[in-house]
Amino acid sequence: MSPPPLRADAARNRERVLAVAQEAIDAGDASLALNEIARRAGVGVGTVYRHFPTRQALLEAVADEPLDRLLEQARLAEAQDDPLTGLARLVRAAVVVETGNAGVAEVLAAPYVADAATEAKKTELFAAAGRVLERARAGGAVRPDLDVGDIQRLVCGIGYAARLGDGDRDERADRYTEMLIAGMRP
Amino acid sequence: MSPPPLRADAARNRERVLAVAQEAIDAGDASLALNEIARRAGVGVGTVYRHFPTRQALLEAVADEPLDRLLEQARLAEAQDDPLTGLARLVRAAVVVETGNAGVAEVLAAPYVADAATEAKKTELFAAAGRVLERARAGGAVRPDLDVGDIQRLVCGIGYAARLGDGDRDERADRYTEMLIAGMRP
Amino acid sequence: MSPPPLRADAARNRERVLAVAQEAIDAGDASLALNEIARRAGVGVGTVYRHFPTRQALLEAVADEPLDRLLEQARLAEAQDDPLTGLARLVRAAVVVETGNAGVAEVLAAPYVADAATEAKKTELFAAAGRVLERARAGGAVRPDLDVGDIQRLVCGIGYAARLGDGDRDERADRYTEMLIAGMRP
Amino acid sequence: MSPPPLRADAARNRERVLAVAQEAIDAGDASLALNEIARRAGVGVGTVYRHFPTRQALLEAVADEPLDRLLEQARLAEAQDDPLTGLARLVRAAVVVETGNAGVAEVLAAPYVADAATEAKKTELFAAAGRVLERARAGGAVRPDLDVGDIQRLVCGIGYAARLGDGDRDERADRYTEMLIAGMRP
DNA sequence: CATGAATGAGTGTTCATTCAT
DNA sequence: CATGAATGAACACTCATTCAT
Repeated sequence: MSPPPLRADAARNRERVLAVAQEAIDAGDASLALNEIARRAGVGVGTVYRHFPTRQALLEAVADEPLDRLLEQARLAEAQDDPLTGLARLVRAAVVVETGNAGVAEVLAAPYVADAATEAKKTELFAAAGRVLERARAGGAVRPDLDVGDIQRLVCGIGYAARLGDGDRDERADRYTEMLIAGMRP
Repeated sequence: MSPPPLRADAARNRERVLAVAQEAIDAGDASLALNEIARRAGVGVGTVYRHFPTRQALLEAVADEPLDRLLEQARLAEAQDDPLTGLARLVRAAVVVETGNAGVAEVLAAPYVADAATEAKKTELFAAAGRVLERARAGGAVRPDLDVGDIQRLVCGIGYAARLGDGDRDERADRYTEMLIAGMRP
Repeated sequence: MSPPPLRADAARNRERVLAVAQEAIDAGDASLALNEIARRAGVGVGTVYRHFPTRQALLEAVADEPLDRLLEQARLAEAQDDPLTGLARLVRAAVVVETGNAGVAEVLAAPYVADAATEAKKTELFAAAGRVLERARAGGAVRPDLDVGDIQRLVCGIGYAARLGDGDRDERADRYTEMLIAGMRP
Repeated sequence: MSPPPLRADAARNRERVLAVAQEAIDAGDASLALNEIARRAGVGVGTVYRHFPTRQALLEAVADEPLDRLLEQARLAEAQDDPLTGLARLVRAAVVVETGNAGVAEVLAAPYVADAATEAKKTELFAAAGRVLERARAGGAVRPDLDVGDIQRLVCGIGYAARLGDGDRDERADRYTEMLIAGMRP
């Protein structure tokens, strides 16, 4: 089910490339030119292509670990007694992740994604979010016209908003999330 | 103060290019390849460059008329008796404009723009928004920690959210705006 | 019907590129790497692409003028009283052209060709060859099992044979053609 | 004088690679991308390189067995009473082999080959062909201006002709060979 | 010996921008 | 002013070959 473990040197190269890609994304360069990534990582282009055949694959690999963290939060959100608290927790976690990582933001905003494992994670995340939302809606804690697609879009939108401009993005992420949650009330 | 009026044929070319660029933006192609714009407009590339020296200039020219409409709305918002109603009106107008036009969205989200006239309009718009916001804040109608930069970012974020995915964007723009206004309450 | 005449400089560039391509082909390098052609011709890559979007287009352009000469020979062959003499004339002309120009050889050997004008010339050439062959066959001057496809293949094969190795290719082309014509007798 | 026998697994790998290469050549893919060959043969690229250091070496190895068959035919041709019949037999055998195997065709058309054993076989083949040709020429059965290089070139040319296009290549090989033999008469 | 990851030169192709006509 | 040919940097992608494991 899982791929064979990488050779030590291959794993090291893979990590280097991922790190450089993460840096590039953090620096706001979403173009991810594979030549440039290779140069900065100190590996040949071919090596980048071997590990990540497309820009999309690289992007999704960068998003993989944050997605896992987000899934963990989704599980905690589901375990929460109060549905609105759970929803708030999930939304906050998603916005925080997106604010700190434009790569995840792109993956979460995309309608579909190339890598099957990533797609599965997205599906699972949305499913969990759907369940949390449904509980909140059933208890009358949020507007009845909200669906899970709205949550996805609003989270992406708030993350986008928090990333705009200089200043303290995390502080903004918190405030905007608070406002979003408040705005969801019926 | 204003540039000399264009020759008739020059003006016609300018309009053609603008129309084609607007179409391209509406179609979601924000790349604005100037060669392609020129081809579709039936003019030479050089002509496009003469009128719009940079991609930014073209983008801002396309945003010019929607910006004017938005400024008009800002004036109406200022004239409103109830400050929160005024703010809501302005936010709604901005989100609607952005939702229908990714070009304006980019111009509004940018920290600064190339064209002086466009910059002036943005400044005026933000000033008006600032006044409306200040009135609302003074009356305790909105959270005291909101500043005009937050409004700018949130409007852009909500517009971004409404544009994500298929379906009825305008309907989403309305609902999301409603939620945003509600979330602004203290 | 004909394309607009090229600007003087454009025509000069086109000719340079063609000349360099012809040289490369003559030197036995059929790869026609467009970057390399551009470098040798002293023009930008983009210029080569503008004139010849594909390697195939360049190849066919190089073959254009020899094809015209061949068509002229085909007309003379048709005008010949004796059908076998006509056929011999045509075959000889084709082999000579192919021997001196591997580009034409490739175009003539290909099942179909990208450029419509080139395709038309090939079609016309084969039609003329077909008529000459038919007359010869009807007169019992050649084997009845020969069709125009055989002529095409054999001419290409003999051209290929004459180009193999060093030495006097034209001398070989003549002798081999003579043998081919002799071998066609019933 | 001969290399040490291969280990059983090495021999098996060698055969697999050869088989795959033969398939690729038969399928008309003369590019012989060694990575691809390795993948199809289920071995690592390194293994292919160990056995066949260059593309040429692989090609010649593939040609080895057909060359042996051809040599056998050359011996039979020399044993033939009638020199022209012998020559015809040899030519026919060579064309048949070439028509069915573009790899041998390339080896036979090349001015020299990398592997010493292959070179020796080619030399022996040409020597035998030379003796057969000489007898025929001495008897006045063929044109006096034919030398063994011509035979090599013409055989390759006829093989090339027979391979051009779809249809029954073997049938064409027969007819073209017949014509070639006829054309060789003084 | 076998493996396959790594390399990087080479090639194809696009496109923003300039400038001769 | 308008045109569009020319430019060349930038990027995508491939593949023959080497070498650490």
